[in-house]
Amino acid sequence: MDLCIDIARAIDPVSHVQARARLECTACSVRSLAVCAAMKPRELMELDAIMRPSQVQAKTTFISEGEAASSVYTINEGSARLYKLLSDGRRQIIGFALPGDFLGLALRETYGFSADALEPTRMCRFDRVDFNGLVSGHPDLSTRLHDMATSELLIAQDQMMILGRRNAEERIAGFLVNMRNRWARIRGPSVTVPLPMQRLDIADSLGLTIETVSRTLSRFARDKVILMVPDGVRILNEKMLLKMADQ
Amino acid sequence: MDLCIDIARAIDPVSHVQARARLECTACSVRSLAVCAAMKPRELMELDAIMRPSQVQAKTTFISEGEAASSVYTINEGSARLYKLLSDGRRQIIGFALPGDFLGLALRETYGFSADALEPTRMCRFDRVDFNGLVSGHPDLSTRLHDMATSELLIAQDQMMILGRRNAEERIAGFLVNMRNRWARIRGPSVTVPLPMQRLDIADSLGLTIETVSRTLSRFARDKVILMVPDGVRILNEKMLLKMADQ
DNA sequence: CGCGGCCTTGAGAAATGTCAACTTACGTGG
DNA sequence: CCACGTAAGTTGACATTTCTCAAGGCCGCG
Repeated sequence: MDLCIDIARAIDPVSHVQARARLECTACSVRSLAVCAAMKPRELMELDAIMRPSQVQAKTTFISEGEAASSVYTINEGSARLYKLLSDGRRQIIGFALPGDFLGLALRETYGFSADALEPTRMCRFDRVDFNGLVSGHPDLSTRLHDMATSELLIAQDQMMILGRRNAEERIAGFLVNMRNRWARIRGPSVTVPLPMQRLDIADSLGLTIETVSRTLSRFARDKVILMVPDGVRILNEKMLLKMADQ
Repeated sequence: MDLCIDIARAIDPVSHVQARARLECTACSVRSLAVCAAMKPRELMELDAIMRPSQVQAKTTFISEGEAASSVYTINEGSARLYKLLSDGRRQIIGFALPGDFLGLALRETYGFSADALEPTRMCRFDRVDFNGLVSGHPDLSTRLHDMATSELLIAQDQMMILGRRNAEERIAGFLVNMRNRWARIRGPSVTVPLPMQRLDIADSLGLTIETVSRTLSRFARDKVILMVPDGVRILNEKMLLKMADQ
C-alpha cells in the first residue's frame, strides 16, 4: 500500500515534462546538499525525467522495513524518522532525515528500515531501477553516492559509540549539538535548533526513555544551558553543551 | 610509526613479482569471501602487483584513529578488533574483522577507527591511492565495494538496535549467533564458535561491562545453552539461543 | 613453584527504567 | 469564545538492571 501522494506527473501530459524539469531539479533549493549537488545542467534534466514529486502528511509511513525496495527518496522539505522495530514493539530510530538527505543508500531487495514523515514533507521519489540505471551512466553521481555511503557509515560508527558508551547527559548534549550542526548546513548557523521530532523519537534514537530525555532537557534548561522553545531549543551556553557532549 | 611487518616485497627483486602473484592472490584461500571475489585472473595479477603481504603479532595496533589513511587491508588469516576511544578512555568496539574482511570502506583522509590484531594475523595491505586507482579502472570491483559498504551499513544499523534497545541477555545471545554465522561462511557450519577476542572486547563491543558478559555467559553455560571451551563456546541449545537473540 | 593476565563471583551502588499523577498546549465543537 | 478532550510533556516515587568495587580462582609460562 503506497501512502504517498504522487502529484504532477500523474496529471501532467508528457509534453509538460521539460517545462517541469526546469522548475524542479534545476531550481531546487536543497540541490547543493543533495545527491544531485555535483550534476551538470544536462544531467539534471535526465534526473528530472525520472523524478516524481511526492508529498506526505505528518505521521505517514512511506517506507516499511521488509517490503520490496522499489523507490529511493531525497527529502526536499520537512523531515522523517528512520527506524527498526523488534517483534515486541521496541523501536530504535537509526536516524532523522532532513532536507537534502537521501534515503536509499543501504538497500538490498527489501528496505532495511521504516520511515515516517515527522511533519508535512515533500520529497523527490525515484524508481529504484530507473535511478540505478541513471547512476551507472554517470560516474560523478556514483562517486557522490559512494561518498554519501562513507559518511553514513562514519555517522553510524559514531552512533555506536554514543549508544554503547555514553551516559544520558552526553547523549542528549551530543544530540543537540549534532542537530544544530545539521541545521546549520541547511539554513545557516543559528543558536535556535529546530526539533521536529517528539520526545519519544529522541528517546528511541538515543536508547533512552522519554522520561530520561525530558528530565535531562529540563535540567539543561534549569542550568541555563538551553532554553526550550516550541518545536526546538535555543542554545544559551554553547561551551557547556559542547563540553557535556565531549566534542 | 608503522607497526606492521612488511615481508616479501621489501626483499623480493622485481623479477619475482609474477611468480609471487600466482602464489598469492590467485591461490588465496579467502578470495571467495573477500573484495577480490569477483575478479578475473588478469585482474588478480594487477591486484597482486600492488598488494603487500603483511603480518602482525597479537595486540599490535596497525590502524590508529585520526592518522592519515594511507593503507587499506584485507584480512587473510587471524582477526582484529576495530574501535573508537573517548578522551577518558572509554572504548567502543565497532566490529571484529575476520578472514576475508576488508578494512577501508569508510575512509576519509584519516582513519575513523583504530584496529588491533587479536591474534597473529596475516593481511594483504594496499596503498590507498594505488588501490583507488585500480578500483576506478574496474567497475566490477567498484560494484563489489559498494555492495560491501551497503552490507556494513546494514550491519551498523542492526548494531544500533542492539546497543540502543536490547538487554544484556539478548546482546550476548545475538553476539554468539552472529559470530557463529560469520565463522560458518569462512569455515563452514559448526556448533563450535571460535571467540578470538577477550571478555573485555566482547563487553566493549556490546556496550556492557566485562562482569556482565561473564555473568551472562556463565548463566548460559549453567542453563546448558552453551558449553564454554578454550577460546570459544560450543552451542548446545541452538533453538534457545536463537530465541534469546530474537532472531 | 610463583607470577601475571584473564576470568568469575558476590555485595552493594548508581543510573536509568517503570508506573502514575499532573500540567500544558492545542484543536474542536457547543 | 469558552469548555472539553486528547496528545504530548513533565515530575515524583519506586523498581530494576547494570555497573562498580573487591576478592578469589584458573591457567599458562618463566
